[in-house]
Amino acid sequence: MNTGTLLSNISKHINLTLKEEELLLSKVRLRKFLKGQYILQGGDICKYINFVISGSLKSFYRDIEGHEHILAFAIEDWWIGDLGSFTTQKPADYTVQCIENCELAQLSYEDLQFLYKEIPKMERFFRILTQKAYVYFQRRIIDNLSLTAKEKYLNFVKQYPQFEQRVPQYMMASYLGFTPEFLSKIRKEISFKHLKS
Amino acid sequence: MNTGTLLSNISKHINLTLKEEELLLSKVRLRKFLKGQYILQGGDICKYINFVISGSLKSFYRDIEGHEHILAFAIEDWWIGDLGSFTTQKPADYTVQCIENCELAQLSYEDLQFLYKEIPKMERFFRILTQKAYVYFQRRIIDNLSLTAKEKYLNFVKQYPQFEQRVPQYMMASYLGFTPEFLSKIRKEISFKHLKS
DNA sequence: GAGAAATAATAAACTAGTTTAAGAAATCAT
DNA sequence: ATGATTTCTTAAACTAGTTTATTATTTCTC
Repeated sequence: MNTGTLLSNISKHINLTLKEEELLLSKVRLRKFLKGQYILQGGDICKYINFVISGSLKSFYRDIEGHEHILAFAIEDWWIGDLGSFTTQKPADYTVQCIENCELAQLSYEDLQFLYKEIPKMERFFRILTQKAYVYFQRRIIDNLSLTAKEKYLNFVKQYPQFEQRVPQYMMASYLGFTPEFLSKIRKEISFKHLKS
Repeated sequence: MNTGTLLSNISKHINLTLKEEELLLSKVRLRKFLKGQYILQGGDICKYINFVISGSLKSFYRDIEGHEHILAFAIEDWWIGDLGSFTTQKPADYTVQCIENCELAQLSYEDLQFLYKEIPKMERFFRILTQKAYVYFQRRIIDNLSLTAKEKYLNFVKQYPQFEQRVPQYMMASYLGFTPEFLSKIRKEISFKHLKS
């Protein structure tokens, strides 16, 4: 499995020496998962933060009636997990599951604490990562508040064209906050407009 | 103005020596603002991250039609600003405005970078702060996806009972993502149920 | 403390989004 | 390849939430 993408992902924000890279990689756990497999089950403690080498995943909340509400997707070069559970080591609110077969680079909580001590720059890296995720979720709340359903959909496919190909529509509907039937209706309207112009 | 709340807020996550506290306070800018005053205007660069000593504020996104969409409220012992703009020093997406008269402790971007160097623990503090905010926004997305309007409202007043007293209803409606008229309707229904039981 | 301005309530007509149900298309397993 | 399962589409009836307009209430200002 290729750890190059992990190192280049980290080097976007901090510079590691060769020694530091080696130390980091010595702590990384490389694992393969099959489509449909659970990486984390809601209620369990999130032991690993996951970097996606290949494949795609979703994190979701399962409500009292058992319905899934998708919080995020992840593909190559993204991180995924329940950061709240990971940092507090308390039971997770969210479940993480593979949409496609996946190769992940996992860092355990203990190993990350060790790395924070040995390579303090890593703390900076995860601060920046968290900040970016924070900004993204803030934006999503605003989009939810200010856009129409059609705009939300167009906004999503424009921003994440990769997902449209790889993620089933009913999952996109869940992520966007509407029923699959309604998403289908929206897509129909859009394609009609396209034909006219 | 009392900087005690600021220090005790920080001491929730990291321990500062007296010297470090002094250094921090020497960089803090204490300022008073009147109800209605803008702390940050969307489009400007967020120069300060703000700790609320007293008063209340809102941060919101103003859409193309000029409508406000409230992202967050802040009262005593909370931090507020446009973290995305602050950390990147690029134009802000959001506007921050006082709901009541406010006393704020402000830290400028430059001073915070200086403090990160002099007191590396501060980096840890802001990482934890960001992580908490991140978890909060994640939760808000899930609540938006999984709760009914009535549940969203009850959830909000239960979680933030302080706000119900101090924030006008039309702002709460904006925060929750519905019209003031609809919030009024919901409140009426709930009070009827209350009378019956 | 009176008048003006801002906020909140009510209600009727409307629209966006859901539900239910059925059939079509795509994907999966053998 | 074929049947079975999963995903997607369509449409009609329905419900949640908005719009518009009017009145009541509270808060601000002088």
